[in-house]
Amino acid sequence: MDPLSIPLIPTDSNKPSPEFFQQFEKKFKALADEKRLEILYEITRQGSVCVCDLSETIEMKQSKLSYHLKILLDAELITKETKGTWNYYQLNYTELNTLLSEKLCCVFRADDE
Amino acid sequence: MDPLSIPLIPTDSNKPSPEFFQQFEKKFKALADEKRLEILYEITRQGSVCVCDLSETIEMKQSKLSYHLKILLDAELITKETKGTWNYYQLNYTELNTLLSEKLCCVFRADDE
DNA sequence: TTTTTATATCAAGAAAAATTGATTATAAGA
DNA sequence: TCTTATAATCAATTTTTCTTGATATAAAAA
Repeated sequence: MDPLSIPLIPTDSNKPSPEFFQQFEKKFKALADEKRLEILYEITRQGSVCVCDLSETIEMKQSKLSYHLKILLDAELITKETKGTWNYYQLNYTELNTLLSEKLCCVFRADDE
Repeated sequence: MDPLSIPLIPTDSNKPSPEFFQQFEKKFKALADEKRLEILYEITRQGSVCVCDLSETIEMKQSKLSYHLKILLDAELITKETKGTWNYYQLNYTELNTLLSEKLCCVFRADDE
């Protein structure tokens, strides 16, 4: 869901609605953590990773990793795919590319394939 | 200062240094607040504003406004110019455009003039 | 079917960030 | 000089977020 597709409800002097700002707040909050940026970096690099892969690259215990992945997932910056016992995470290209500059390409975002 | 100019210190397997991620954490944290996004939106719209202007557009008491402006300033997303008793704030175009997508133009970022 | 592996979730405590009202500093005006 | 206006900062409190270890769930393997 494209965050910019949220209608700019004309309240006072055409200012966007509180919901408009809240949507972005949620997404930037998800990005606003060193550890989550590192996770995003790894997903950008590796393409599709499971929690077990990540816990090898990133020094972090499993429950913590799951906690941070959930925040990225809830902000719709990444997506999840379950295969048996494994959960694979990948970038949500559309969302990240709507949000982030092309200059951040290949660090925290990538072009869709 | 361009955040991407921070050297990607090759630690383990060329992964960027903790400092690299921390810089972005700080900038995204500054963006990760509904009220600060509203402030940024107003500065984007109005170009250069003083605290007194903002407290008319945004319902927020003066000390709170100063607090949030300082966070945006410390993250180098905006700049400050003092003229007499007034402090005028404006966008740091370079920084915002390095960080944010062109799709966010005219909401939270703008092209330099 | 029992065990192991992968991962999510929960509850409690710790840490960080936000809010508030008061105070301070400084410049401009009377 | 005395007063007013602009805006930063401080200390105390509240709120939010993060971390941790334990537990739950569900699939795969033995």
